[in-house]
Amino acid sequence: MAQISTVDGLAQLSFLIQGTLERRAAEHDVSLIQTRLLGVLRDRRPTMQELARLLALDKSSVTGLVDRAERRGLVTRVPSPTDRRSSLVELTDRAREMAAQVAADFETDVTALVGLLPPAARAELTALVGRLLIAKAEAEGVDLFDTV
Amino acid sequence: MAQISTVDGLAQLSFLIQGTLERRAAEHDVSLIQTRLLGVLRDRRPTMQELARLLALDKSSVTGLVDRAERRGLVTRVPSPTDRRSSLVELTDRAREMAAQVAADFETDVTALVGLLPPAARAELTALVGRLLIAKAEAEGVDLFDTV
DNA sequence: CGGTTTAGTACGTGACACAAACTAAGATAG
DNA sequence: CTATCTTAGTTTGTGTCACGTACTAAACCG
Repeated sequence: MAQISTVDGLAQLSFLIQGTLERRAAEHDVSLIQTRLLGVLRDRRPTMQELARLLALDKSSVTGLVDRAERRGLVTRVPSPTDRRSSLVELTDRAREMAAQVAADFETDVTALVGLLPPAARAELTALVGRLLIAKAEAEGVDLFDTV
Repeated sequence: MAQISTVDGLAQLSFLIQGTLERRAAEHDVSLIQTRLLGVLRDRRPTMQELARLLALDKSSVTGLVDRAERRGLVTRVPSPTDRRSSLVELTDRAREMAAQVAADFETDVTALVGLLPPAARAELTALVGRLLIAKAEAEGVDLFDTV
């Protein structure tokens, strides 16, 4: 079999991982972006605009995203105590449970995937991916945050 | 800084890679899925249903996807010589050039990303990702294919 | 105050994905 | 050879998602 290039390999791996997450999310009737929203909200209670930055979306997109999530009882808008124009978005208990379940299911899949490698290689991969992400975050001066 | 788990690391990395590809594709006014379509067609001339399998989409979704791509002059439907119900989808020359350009741009970004690691670590990462994908393909009896 | 910026929403448009119903053509059984 | 079944693909209708533009209301600033 031909050698897989770095670029093709990472591209294929990313499609694989995303597909896995998407399938697991779909089992709970949520989309990838809704899952990302829940993931971001697990340890935050941001304003709409902070959410837009975190998800790299236009603020008008976030309005719709949060509307749909709120309609499904996944998030609530809480008026900001300091700025009457602003609302804080927070998870409902139900969504918190669901996010945890999706994350656990996803973890099962990823664990199985990397379990195809022998333990030493697996540990090496984890370490390298971690190093790469840290290097990237430092290069950009950007915080890492949970995505799932 | 806290250690990044395998699952979180791979999830974050996949979002990073996908975001990179999406931005590069957007520079050429194509979406991620359109780019994937072009990538799949680079070395294939599949039927609609084969395309549905390759992209893991419903056949009715593929109709729309190919419709939009055809309207933009990116692909053409060629009648199958052996089955009058069926058409083969193929890239136009223009789309082939564009796909190559997007792939090249994407490669620049990914190369820069992994360039944050020292050469030995970079080579190790590439090798591990390759091993993982091959192991996955073998475990599923599925062909690897170009995604970009 | 008046003018400007900021937070968020409303509206219109287009891409995308699916399911269900449909048409046409190929395959198969009798 | 027809009657039936299956397969390939499209059509139609619904919902999600993302964006840009225009708008309202509140905050800020001089």
